[in-house]
Amino acid sequence: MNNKSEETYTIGVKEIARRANVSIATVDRVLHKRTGVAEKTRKKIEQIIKDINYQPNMLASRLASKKIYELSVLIPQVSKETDYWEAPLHGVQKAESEINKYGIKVHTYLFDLNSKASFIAQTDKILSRNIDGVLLAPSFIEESTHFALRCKEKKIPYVFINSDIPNQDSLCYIGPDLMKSGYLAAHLMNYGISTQEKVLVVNISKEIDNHHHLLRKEEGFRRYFEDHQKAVEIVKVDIRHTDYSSIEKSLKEVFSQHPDIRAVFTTNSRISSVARFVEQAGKEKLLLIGYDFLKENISYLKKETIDFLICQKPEEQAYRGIIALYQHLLMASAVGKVHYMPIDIITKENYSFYSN
Amino acid sequence: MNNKSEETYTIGVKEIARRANVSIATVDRVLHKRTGVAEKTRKKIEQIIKDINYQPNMLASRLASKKIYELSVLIPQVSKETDYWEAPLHGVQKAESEINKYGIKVHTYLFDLNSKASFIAQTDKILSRNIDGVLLAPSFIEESTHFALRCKEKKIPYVFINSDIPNQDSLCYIGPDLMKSGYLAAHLMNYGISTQEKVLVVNISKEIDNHHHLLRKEEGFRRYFEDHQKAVEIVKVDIRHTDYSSIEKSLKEVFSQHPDIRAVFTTNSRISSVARFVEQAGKEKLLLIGYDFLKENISYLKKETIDFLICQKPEEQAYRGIIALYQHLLMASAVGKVHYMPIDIITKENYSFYSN
DNA sequence: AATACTTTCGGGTACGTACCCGAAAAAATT
DNA sequence: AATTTTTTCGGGTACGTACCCGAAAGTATT
Repeated sequence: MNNKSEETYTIGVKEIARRANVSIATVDRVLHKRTGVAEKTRKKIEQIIKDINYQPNMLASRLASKKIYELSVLIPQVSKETDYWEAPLHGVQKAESEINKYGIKVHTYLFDLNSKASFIAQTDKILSRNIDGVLLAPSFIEESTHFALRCKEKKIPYVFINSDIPNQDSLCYIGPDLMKSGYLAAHLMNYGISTQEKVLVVNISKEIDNHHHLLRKEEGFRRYFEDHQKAVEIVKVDIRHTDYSSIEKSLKEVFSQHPDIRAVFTTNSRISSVARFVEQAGKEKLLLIGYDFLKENISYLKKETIDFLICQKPEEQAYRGIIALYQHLLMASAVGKVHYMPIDIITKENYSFYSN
Repeated sequence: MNNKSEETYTIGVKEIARRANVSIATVDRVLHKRTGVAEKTRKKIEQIIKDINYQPNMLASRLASKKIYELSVLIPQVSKETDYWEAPLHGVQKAESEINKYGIKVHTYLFDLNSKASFIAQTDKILSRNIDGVLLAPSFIEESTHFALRCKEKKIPYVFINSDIPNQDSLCYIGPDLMKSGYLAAHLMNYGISTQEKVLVVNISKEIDNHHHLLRKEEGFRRYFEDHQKAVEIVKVDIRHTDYSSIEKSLKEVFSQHPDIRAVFTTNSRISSVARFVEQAGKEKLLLIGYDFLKENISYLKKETIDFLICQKPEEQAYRGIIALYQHLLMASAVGKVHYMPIDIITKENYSFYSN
């Protein structure tokens, strides 16, 4: 219907070659900083390129090039304790299947959330390969920062998902606003309790560093009550083991000390363990708020043991992370620094409509 | 370095042609539902296409095709009253200059925020052309809904920016969470006032329909105080004229009736008019909160007449809207339904670091 | 059965860039 | 001055798809 040639006269290597009175191949050599061009011609061509502000046609470039961009994904493995990371994995796979035909290849590396060592081992493995981009869940702050630095040195772009480490020159962060989600949790909780009542914050995570992200949620949670001068007593417990019996033990202790706790905020998906405990302990109804759309959590949501789940589209996070890298590498198109995901509130009533 | 052919054997029209024992051209005819193919061969080819789940290579397709995708942008014109829409316009232009070489063309249509008629006239103009996608600021609810319906009929994807009309089957919405931003405004205000004090909400907009979006901010604003059981008295004034003298008149009236107002929340960028009034009236310091990074607003921010501006990256909204359409049309890649922009708080201290 | 017309199809070129291969030119070595 | 070596460069093909043009096959008309 429309004819391109009528409209825009696209200016490409051919035109540059014509103006410089050389062949396309020579222009190409200059563009790719390859050797085999006399200094004089190089200068001349570079000047023309600058003059006309040449922008390569990425479509043609990708089509002709045999180069394959290799992306690495580093996220926690799915464990028996939580299958949260299944969703991001799906997002990665979905993105890959969409773009692999354009010369993108994704390698997935999994680490154990309970082991910094496994994280480090995987980063080493990634860096030993020749990689063009990284998608990363920076669960361990220090190690991730170090990894990011090494990537920066090698000029490898990296994207954070799920939790952010600000000011790390990442290409972007795609995920929740942790503070806000904690704040929201408090807000929800506030509907169910009255002043002077006791609430419990539970952080469950083996590695202390990993804890840091949970703390940001906790911070938001506390901030809410401060902001609203609500005299709520917040009891807090850190549980450093993720197996149920350890959790049970810790919770038993807390509740014996504070039998008047009325609500529990669990800063990650381990809320199901808390729910299990609450059920088994046969306690009166507590208000439970936690994270993530996991089968086990949903089952407790159905039974109304859990009241709210906060969820932030884990699948889409990873999907968009990969796409962002693709965009960046192939289209050289600017990518927004931060992509906060909507903070979704899942209840018994709406869970069946939720899509990750 | 890497060689594609080693790895993935891409399966394309050529392979289909080989299997069907026809030429590439015939396969192409089937793919594009063109005429000139015997029913029998068509069936056969369609079967093969389905069997191998053929996915066309968009890069090659776009490169070879002469088709130009025409996008229309419909946003308010920059008026003497507010230059807010300059930023989105820049975003559009930036996006266009990035992707025009891939066969995307953008036509910008501007309407008068004070005239529904102008909006309708422009939508008609847009629909009379053969358009492949629309970026739209749905300032007038009813008219926009109607326009969206007509686009849907024609299977033209459309993206909302700046304000959303949910459940309208838009490709996506990119912009602020209006309610939350009002909520935030209340939150900020809450720091500066004590209980029992009076605050003023000002909606300034000629067209009542346009008002609707302002109301969502107001709703968020009120919600905050409800949520926190703050006994704040909220006075409200709707101003249906955007010239300063009308605003002045209305405000004078309000303040004479309520001389004890301590803070003002203006639900859009017209906050500068309020600031001007406050200065001229020589009132004691009021807490002023409004919207948008405009020159005039900033000047009042510097003088501390305005305390906070809430801003949501108007340029990036439009930029990302265009890119989303491009993605959708060319890459057939899924686009997230909602892209909420960060809610940025601009103060005297940080405004110089802000980027739209 | 010859002609005209319609339908069906394939060859081939183009899109803009990447990159191979070999030729020409320049420089270095005899 | 003849040669080898090195540097510089251009022709040409490929990427996967779109689409033009003309040929072959089929159908209708005399």
